[in-house]
This record gives sequence, structure tokens and C-alpha cells, in this order.
Amino acid sequence: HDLLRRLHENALVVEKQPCMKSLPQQPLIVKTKVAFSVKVRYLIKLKEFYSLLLVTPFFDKDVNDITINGNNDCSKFRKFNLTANKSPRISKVLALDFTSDALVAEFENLTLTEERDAGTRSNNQSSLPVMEELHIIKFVTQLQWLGQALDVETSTLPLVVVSSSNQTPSAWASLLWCNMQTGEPKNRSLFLSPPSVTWQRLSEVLNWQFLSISKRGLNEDQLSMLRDKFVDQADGLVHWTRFSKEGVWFWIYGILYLIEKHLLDIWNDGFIMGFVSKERVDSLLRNMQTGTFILRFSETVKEGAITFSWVEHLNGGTHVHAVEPCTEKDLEMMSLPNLIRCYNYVSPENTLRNPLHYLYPSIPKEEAFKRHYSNKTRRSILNEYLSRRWAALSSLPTPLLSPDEEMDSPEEEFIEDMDIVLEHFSPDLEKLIMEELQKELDNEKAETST
Amino acid sequence: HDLLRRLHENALVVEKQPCMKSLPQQPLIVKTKVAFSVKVRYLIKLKEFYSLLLVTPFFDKDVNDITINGNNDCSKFRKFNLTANKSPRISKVLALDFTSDALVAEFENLTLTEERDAGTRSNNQSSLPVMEELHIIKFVTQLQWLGQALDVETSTLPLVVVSSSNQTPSAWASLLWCNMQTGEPKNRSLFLSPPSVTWQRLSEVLNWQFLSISKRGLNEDQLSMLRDKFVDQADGLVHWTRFSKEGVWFWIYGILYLIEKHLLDIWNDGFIMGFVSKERVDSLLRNMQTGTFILRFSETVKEGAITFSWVEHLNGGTHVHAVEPCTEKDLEMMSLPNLIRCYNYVSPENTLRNPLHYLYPSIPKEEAFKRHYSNKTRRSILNEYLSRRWAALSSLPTPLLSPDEEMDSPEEEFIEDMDIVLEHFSPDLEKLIMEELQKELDNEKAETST
DNA sequence: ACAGTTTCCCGTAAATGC
DNA sequence: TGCATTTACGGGAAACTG
Repeated sequence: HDLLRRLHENALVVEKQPCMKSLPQQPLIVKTKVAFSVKVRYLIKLKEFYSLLLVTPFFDKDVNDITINGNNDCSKFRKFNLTANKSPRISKVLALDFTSDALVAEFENLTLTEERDAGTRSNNQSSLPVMEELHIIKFVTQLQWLGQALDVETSTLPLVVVSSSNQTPSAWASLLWCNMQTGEPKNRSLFLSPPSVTWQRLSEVLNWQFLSISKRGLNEDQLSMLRDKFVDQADGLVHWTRFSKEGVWFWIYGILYLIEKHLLDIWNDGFIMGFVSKERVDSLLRNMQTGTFILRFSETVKEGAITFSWVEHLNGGTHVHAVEPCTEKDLEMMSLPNLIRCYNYVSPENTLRNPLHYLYPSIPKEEAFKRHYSNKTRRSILNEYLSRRWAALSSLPTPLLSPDEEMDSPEEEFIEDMDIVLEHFSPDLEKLIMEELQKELDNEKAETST
Repeated sequence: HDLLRRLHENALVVEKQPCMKSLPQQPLIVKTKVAFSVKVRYLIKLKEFYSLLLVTPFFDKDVNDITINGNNDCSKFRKFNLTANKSPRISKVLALDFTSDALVAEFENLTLTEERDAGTRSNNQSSLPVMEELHIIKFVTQLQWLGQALDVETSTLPLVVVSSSNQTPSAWASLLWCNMQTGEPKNRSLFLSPPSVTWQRLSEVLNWQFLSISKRGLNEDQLSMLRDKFVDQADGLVHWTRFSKEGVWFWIYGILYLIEKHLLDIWNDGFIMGFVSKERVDSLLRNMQTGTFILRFSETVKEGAITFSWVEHLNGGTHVHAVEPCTEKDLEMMSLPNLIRCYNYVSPENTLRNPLHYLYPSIPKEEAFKRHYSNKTRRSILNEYLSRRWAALSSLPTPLLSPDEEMDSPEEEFIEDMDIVLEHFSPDLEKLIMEELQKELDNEKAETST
């Protein structure tokens, strides 16, 4: 029937669930024992069917109905029971949604609980990690048409069932991968032999990820830096192993999370170059005026962190410094604009100097970040307490004193007086150290390039 | 029977439950839907009864059996079902515990769930807040003796059932109050007309609270400061309203929590004077050498916070400063010893000076706190990042510049350079401000004393 | 509308299973 | 034993309910 086809094609499924780490916007990740809801909507207006159609959800109905490449180990997947309000499966009558003028059934308070073999209590020896198991909820609509009883089936996109929010990044990786497949999207055993994807496809998806949490995607420079992290040199493709197993996705995920939770404004403003190599930052800054700085995501800190590099021209030499990356813990205590504002370099003479002046290429710091400075209400002079604030400080470490020597030195009293400077050194020493540091970095570069 | 009496008197009940905010050590607070366990132990050695005695727990059995002063609205209390491992009530056979050589029954995985009228779904209009409802678990032991069947009953101390951990401090207040009653401790409707207690009794209990979380109780000076907070001037007693409703207990609770979680070592060492008025701190410090400081709990911050005051003699004048209190959030990011170590005063010339030298009366700071300094592993000189640390800073605020003026002043560039100093002022101005401040404080004192 | 009380659920830590 | 996965539950916030 044409009507059937139209019904089928026009069915939409929207899921809603409180999200873990708040990232997935249209979650296809379902957590066991946590309520979620699904709305089925038939877009075509068939008012004559109003309150005559009964919809029933089934979880992983007809497990074996999709078999591709002869692979079907879905039977080894975990089994789940779908319940509504803790009672067994419940059907709903399609109702008319007045705002959209469509037939709608909304299932609320759905929960999944794993069904284990009570006797053996053995988990099915699934060949796949649970985050790579794909599941599907089907909605069967019973239709009486011209005296015939017909079932119309509609199903969700593949979804991943997790039991703890620490599984979310990995589950999300699976769903993205699934989403990048061009063919039939309902192959539940996709990850038994996960196909590779082109960089073109992946870059679109990554861009989409950033756009889904913010108003800004990734530009060409940023994408080209990411390309090197993902693409296999040999065949020019991105492999599932590289994407998920080797952690590159998790690095991106951590950054997405950091942006959404702590950096949204300045990311939207385009003030974070972010995905750019340290080497490129150094060369970009080298010719800029003293105090020019760039914000970039750390590549070494796995869980997502942001750092800033700045250039200084002094004593005839040019130095580019990069500060220890700021993790979520740091940003929780102080926003990045405020951190940049309060960051100071402690001189050997124990005086403070903020080395950050111009956001690359030459935006005055205040201009970029002023509106994000916290207007902490200044305590009145009549307040009984002297106000106190946190500041981020750096000073060059000296390798010449061990911690013990430092503590037990005869100048102990003096050190206490200025003990915020955990290390003390002479200006000449500073230069020496920087030169050594540069030599070491050059050596490392030489080694990695060979 | 003498045996029965002995059995009865020798029964002990020990409860165990994961604690909210980790305070109550021997929790008599039970949270609904969270597992707890109870161990019943008969101290007398009756090996002949081994595995012959069946113990059954009952929650709020015989609600109305204790009625004092004609008051018994326990029937309006919430009703709970006690289950073990989610199944209905389970009995246990008394077993022989080899280590203590006593008869023991341990009930594990017990949970309480509220029993609501399914039809009306109406909460019983209890006359008391739920944190003042006292409940009791009774253990009935079936005993066959000389052909007679006898029941021996043993019960827990009164306990409070909460549904969320934010109810813990209030519940704990009730239990302490209960504990201070001299008479029959099992009056479940105690709080229908809560008796007052003597300061003598309360001070013992407060002392015991500090001893239960640390190795140090409260000394005479500390107790006398607390006395003024609790005791009613009119009758010299402490009233339930003052203790719990007016928040004095919650202030203490927050401090207990702060000590247990963040200050245990230095509290045990006796380095926190803590409960001492700001005025007394000022007068104690006034005659000490510059840099002498005292640690004291904030009286204005409700949730528990610690501050330090120090004395400075300069320009012929004596100043005592107190820093903005450190809350749990501050202590989570840095321990108090480290915070004291990194605390610096920023001069108008933008140089740092740590004003804290001697813990009152004259213990060198290092001597008191050195062993608590965090030995953060120093980053190697070869590390690609410049290390960064947090520091706590203060500088005197100036009331002469509004934030906007400050931002838009022609010296903006200069201010940015030293923008860690949010305010700039002259040394003369500082003196002026301090004098004004002192005047204001004197006025306030004069007002409160009249 | 509101306050007292409970539920919801993330995120960490611990427990469990394989 | 180690790893993969689930459970437990504190704590903050939302939802409930008279």
C-alpha cells in the first residue's frame, strides 16, 4: 500500500534522556536503570486514524533479522528488558499533537534492565565490548485497514546501552562511527569488522560535533592539524582502532567537554586557536611583539586541557613560553579569561609581571576578554576581612637545589619570607637554563624526525 | 528468670552504614534505600544455645508501647518497611563469633522504604519534622527454655530515618539531643516537647563530638566561647530551638566536617585556636611580634570556614589583619598549611611579601606546618611546559576608584601590566584606610555593647 | 506560591565477574 | 591476576506534594 509506505517513511523517533557529562545532544546512548523517553511521530496527517492506532515498543525485536556479510553475533549481545514505570511493556494510542498537527505517541519513564541468565549468571561471552554493541528499539503500530490487520514497524537509529557514565565517550565513538557509514545504518554487528572511513567524512562529523555544542566549527587550519592525528599514513583512511582504541577520539571528547562546560564564550568568539601544534605556535609567535599569546589545547594531557604560549623579546633573545596546561579542575576554580588576567610571572626579586598582552595576532587582551571577567563584588572597606583571591603564578625552576637542600639551607628564614618563590636563581642562570632547554627540545625534535 | 534478664542486659546492637558527609561514626541515621547492616551480639557465653536461637528484626514494632507525659503522636510518624536484600523480613540464627566468643547475628543489606497509603497517597500530617521523628529497630529472639517459648526483646537506640544526605546535620542534632536526656532514652516522641539541657551536659557532648572525629577535644577557652553561643541568658539552659532551629549546631557541624576532611592533622596538633572571638584574637596578637598569626573559625560564614589573623607593627602603628575565611572549596584546592605558605600580600609596587611568620604565640611557621607541605614533584627543566601554581593573594582595596574608572583609566596599559593588583594605592592611603576601618569597628563595638 | 521532603541521577569509587 | 563491566551511593539539584 502506498499509505503504508508513506506511514513508514514519515515516522520519526526522538529520544530524550538526561545526558552523561552533558555532551550528547540527541542522545542515542541509553543508560540502564535511568529513565528515558521516546516520542514517535507520524508526520502525515491522518486524522481519521486518531486514537485508533496502538503503538508498542520492542527492544531488540527480531535480533537476527539483519545479517550482513554472514556476520551476526548479535545473539551474543546483552539482553535487556524495556519497562515503562517499572511495569511490563505498555502500549500507547497514537494521539494528535495539536502544535505539530501530527500523530504522536510519547513513551515516558522507560528504563532498561539487563536480563541475565538466572541459573548460570554467566554473561554472554560477547565478542565485542559492550560499547560496540548496537541495539535498536522498534515501534510496532497495529493498523486496521480495509478489514485487514497490518503492522507497521518503525525503529530508532542504532543505540548503545551503557551502565555507567564513564562508558559514554566510548559509546559516543561507536555512534559517530555508525553515523559515518554510508550503507544500511541498522547493521547491529557493525563492529565485528568495523569499516574504515575517509578523512573527508570524519572531518565533517568532527565539525558537526563542535557545531552541536557551540556556535563555531573547525576551520581549515584546525582540521589539518587533526588530520595528522587520525589518518593512517599507509592508506590515507581513518581506522576504527586509531579513532577509538588508541584514544584520539577521547582526547577530542575531553576538549569538547571542556569547551561546552568552561570555554563556550571564548570558543564562540574564535579566540581559541586550539588545534595547532606547539611548533607552529612557536613559529607564529616568534615574530610578534612581546606579550602576544595564543590559546591552544594540550596534546599531551589526555583528559582535555588548554594552555597558553606567549613570546618575549629580551636581552636580544626571543623566548616562547608555554604554561602548564589548565585542566577542568583549574577552570572550575577560575575561568580562563580571569586566569589569563591574574597570571603572573614571579621575578627573582619577587615582583609580579603579567606577560600576556595581545591575543594573537594583536588583539589587546582586555578587548578580547574584558566582558568575561568576573565582576566579583568588591568587599567594602568596612568588611571585617581583608579580601583574598587566587592567582596563577610561574617562576623558572632551578635544577641546582634539591628540595631538601632548599629546606635546610642556612637562608631558611629568608626563604620563608619570600617562600612563594619556591626556587631562587640569578638572572644569568635563567638565560642559561632557557638555552639548555632549547637545546634539549631541538635534540628531541631531531630524534623524532629521524 | 535471671537468665532472661542477663540476656536482655547484655545484648548489644552495632550498626553500620556508609555515612553521609562521613561524619557520624556510629551512625544512628539510616537513609532510605541505602543498605545498612546491624549486628546483634549477646555477650554472655551460652554455648548450649548455639544455633538454637532465632532472631528477627522489627522496625518500629509496638509503636504505642512507650507513652510518656500522655504524649504519643508516634502514630503520625512515617511508616517504613524493613527488608533484607530486597526480600521481606528475614530471620537469622544466632551464631557463635569465634573472635569474641559471643552469640552473634549480623543482618546485612537491610534497607528501609517508606510505606505510603497507596489509595490516598497522603503523607501523615506529622506534627514533627521528619528529622525529629525517632524510630527504633527491635530484635526479637525466640527462646525455648524448659519447655516454654519465650521472646527476648532487644532494641537499638533511637534512630532517625532520612531520605537525603542534606538531612544529616539536622538528624544528628536530634540524636545528640536525645543522647543528652537523662531519663528513658526510648521516648520516640521526645521532640513533641523537647526538654532543655544544661550547658555542662552539652559541653561534654560537643567535646565528645570533636574527640570522635579527631584526637583532640575542646579546651576551656574554646568551650567558654561556645557557651555564649548556646546558653540562654534568661535561664542559663540550652534550648532545642537555639541548638537546632537557629543554626548554631549547623555551624559547629560544618566545622567538624571541615576538620575531619581538611584540617585533621593540624587540629590534632593543636595549632588551631579555632573557637575564639575576633576581638580576643586582636588583643592576643596586639602585643606579639610582627608576623604572629592565629587560626580561627569564622563565625559569620555559616557553612564552616577558617581564617587567619596576623599582627604587623609598622610606621609606629599596630595593625591586625584577618583574611577572608577559607571555605571547603578553598581547602579542596589547597591545604591550609600550603595556603598559609603561599599566602602573599601584594604591595603597591607589585612585590610579594608573606606576612605570616609565627603561629601564636611564637612557633615558627615552618616548624608547625613544614611536614604538611605538599611535596609536589617538581617538573623537570626538560618539561615542555613552564610550571604553574596557585597562590592566595591580598592587597588593600581602595574605595576611591570604581571598577569602571579603573578599567577605563588612561593608565589602562599600565594597569594591565600589573593587573594582578586590582587596586592601586599609596602607602599613605593605606594608613588612612586602616584608621577609618578601626574607627568603624570601634563604633560597631560601642553600639553592640550598649 | 511555598517550604519541607523526596526523588533523580551524575560521577567517583568500590565491587563484581570473567 | 588483571581487565571489563556493573553497582553503590554521596551530593547537588530538580521534582514532588500537600
